[in-house]
Amino acid sequence: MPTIIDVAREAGVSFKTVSRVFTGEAHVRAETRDKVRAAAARIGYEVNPAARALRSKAPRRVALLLNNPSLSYSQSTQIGALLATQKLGSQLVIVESLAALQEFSGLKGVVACPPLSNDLAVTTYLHASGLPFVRVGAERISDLGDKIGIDDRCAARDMTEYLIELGHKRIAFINGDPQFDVSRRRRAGFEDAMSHAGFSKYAQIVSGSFSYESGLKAAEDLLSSETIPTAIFAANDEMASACLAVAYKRNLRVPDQLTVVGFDDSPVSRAIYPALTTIRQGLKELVRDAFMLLSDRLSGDDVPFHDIVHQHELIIRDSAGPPPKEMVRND
Amino acid sequence: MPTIIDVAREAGVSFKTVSRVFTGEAHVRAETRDKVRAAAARIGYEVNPAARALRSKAPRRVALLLNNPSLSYSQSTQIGALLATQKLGSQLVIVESLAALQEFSGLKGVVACPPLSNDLAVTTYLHASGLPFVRVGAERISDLGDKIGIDDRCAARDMTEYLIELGHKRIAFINGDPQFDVSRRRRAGFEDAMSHAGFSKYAQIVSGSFSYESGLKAAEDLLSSETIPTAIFAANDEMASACLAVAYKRNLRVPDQLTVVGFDDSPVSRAIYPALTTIRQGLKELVRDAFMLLSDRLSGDDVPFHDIVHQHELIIRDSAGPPPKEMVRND
DNA sequence: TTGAAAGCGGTACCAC
DNA sequence: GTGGTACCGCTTTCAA
Repeated sequence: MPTIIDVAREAGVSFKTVSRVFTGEAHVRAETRDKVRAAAARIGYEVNPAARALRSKAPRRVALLLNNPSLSYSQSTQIGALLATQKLGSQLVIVESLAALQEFSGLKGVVACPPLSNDLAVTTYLHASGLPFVRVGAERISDLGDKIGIDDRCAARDMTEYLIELGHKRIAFINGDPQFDVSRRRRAGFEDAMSHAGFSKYAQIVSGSFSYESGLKAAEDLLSSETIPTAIFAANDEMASACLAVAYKRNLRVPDQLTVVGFDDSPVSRAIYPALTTIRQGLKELVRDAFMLLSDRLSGDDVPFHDIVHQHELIIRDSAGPPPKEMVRND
Repeated sequence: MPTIIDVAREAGVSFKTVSRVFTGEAHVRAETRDKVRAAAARIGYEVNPAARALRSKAPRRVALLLNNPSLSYSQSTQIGALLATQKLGSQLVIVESLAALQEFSGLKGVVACPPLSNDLAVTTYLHASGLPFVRVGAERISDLGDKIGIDDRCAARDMTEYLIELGHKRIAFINGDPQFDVSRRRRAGFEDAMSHAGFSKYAQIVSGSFSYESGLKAAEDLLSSETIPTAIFAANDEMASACLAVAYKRNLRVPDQLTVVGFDDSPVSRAIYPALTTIRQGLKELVRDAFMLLSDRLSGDDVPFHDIVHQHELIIRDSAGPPPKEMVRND
C-alpha cells in the first residue's frame, strides 16, 4: 500500500505537497496538483484514514441529512452511510432537518437524501455555506452540488412495460407525494409506457404520500370504482403493501385477480404475502457511493459536478401475474 | 483526552506496560495489570482507535454471525454492529453461517445473533477455537461466552398482562419457531400471565416460524375456529402484521373487534395500519453493547462471563383495545 | 516481566 | 507556492 512518500517520489515533489493536495488546501499550483493526482492514480494511492484521523485536530465530520417517512428506506440509507464513513475514517452525524444541520459546527460535508435533497431551501443553504454536498435521488432543481441516483423514470417505465407484457391494459399508478421530485419522475415513466402502448385512456393515476395509510386510501378509491384496474403499480413498497391489505378485504386474490407491484425492494416487500414484485435501487450502495463522492470533493477536486446514475433492477416475485381472463375481453 | 502516557504516570509504570495491558498481551503480572486498569478508569482513559489502527499490523477484525429470517431484524442488527465497530476502530465482517465463519482467518472475536447464537455447534466451535465471543439473545444452552439480551419471558408476560388489563380473556399466542430458544421464553411468559390470571383454559397457542407466511396460516387457523380469541399476541411483528391481513379479509376491524399485538418494534410495526402495539427490545443498542463487551474481552479481561440483561419496553400504539362488549359476557 | 527507542502515515506550524 | 521539522497515540522490536 503506497504512502504519500511514494506519491511524492513518483510526482517529483515533497511529500508535504502531496498532503496539501489531498487535504484540498488552497495554495497549490493547479499544475502541481494535477501532477500529484496523476502520480497517485498511477500507483494506486489511497489516503489512510487512521493516520489522518490521528493527526488532524478537527475530525472529518460529515452529515447525513435524512428525514424520510419510510423507515426501511431510512435504515438502508443509514447502513450505506455507516459503511462508507467507516471506510473513509470520517465521523458521521445524522440530522433530520436543515435547522439541525445548521446547529452543527465543524461539518466538512453533507449527503442529502429525499425528500430533503430536493428542497430548494436546503440546496440554497448548502450552496451558500460553501459546504460540499451530494444529493441522492435528486432532480435538477438546480445544478448545484453532485448528484447520484437511479433513473426513476426509466425504472417506472420498465415496470409498466413488464405489466403490459403480462397482458395488463387497465393499469393504475399510485403516486407518491407529488411534492417529491421522485414522484414526478416515476409518474412520467408510467405515462411513457402507457402512451407508448396506446393505453393512455386505460391509465388511472391517484396520489398518495409514500405512507401505508395513504396507500390504503388510494387503493380503496381504485378498487371501489366502476371499472377497477387489473394491475396497480405503487410508487413505493409501503403503499403496495397497503394495496394488498385492501385487496384481501375485498376478497381479491393477488395475483390471480389483481396484480400489485411496488418500488424500492424494501424489507417489507419480502415480509408480506404475496412477496412483492418491485424495483430494486440498491439504496445502500447508492448512499455509500454518495459518501465516496463527497470524500473526493472534500479532497479539493475542482472538477464539474457529477451526476451519477446507478442501474436499477426489476425484481420479479409473486404479486404480479396475467390479468384474469374475463377482464381482458371486457373493456 | 488522556493517553497511555497519562495512565502510565497515574499507575507508576511505563507507558509500554499500559499498552500491554490494553492489547491483552500475556506477559503482565496480574497485580500490575489491575493497577493499570484502575488508573485508567480513574482518569477516564479510552484507547484511541485511530492510533491503534495506524500502528498495528493485523487489523482488529471481528465478525457478526447473523442469519435471521427477519430482514428488519437483520438491518437493525447491522446498524448496531456498524456503529460499535466504527467507534472501536475495528473491522467488521458479516457472515451467515458457521462454515463461512471458519473460512475467515485472522478473526479476533465474534458476536452471534439468534438463531445461530443458540446453535450448539456454533457455541462449541467458538469455545474450542478459543475465540472470544458474545451471544445475543441467547439461552443458557451452556455457560460458555458472554451473553446479552432482554428478559424475553418477562417481556411476554408484560404484554399479556397488558392485554388482560384491557379486559381480554380469550387470548391467543402465535409462537415463533419452537426450535428457537427465544420462542420458548416468550411462550413461557405468555403462559405465566395467563395462569396467574386464572385464564389458562382460555389460552390458545399455535406455532409459526417468525415469517409472515407462517403468521398468515396461524391467524387463519385461529380466526376460523369455533370460539375466536379477542386478542392475538404474535411473537414478532411480521406475524402480527400477517394477523392484520387476515383480520381484514374476514372483516374484523382492528382493534374494535380484534386486538393484535407484536414483538420487536420493527419498522413494519409502524408501516402498517393500524400501527402495532409491540415490545421494543432496542436491538441496535443491544448489538452495539455486544461489540463493546467483546472489545473488553479482547483487551484481555479475564473476568467471569457476563450475562447482561437490557430493559424492554411496552410500546402502545393503535392495534390493541378492549374486547368487544358482546364477547366479554359470552364465554 | 518490564522498559527504551523507533516508527506507523499522515498533518500542523513554521521557515524559505 | 513549497519544503522541513515536530509530533499525533499507539504498537513493534529489541534490549535489560
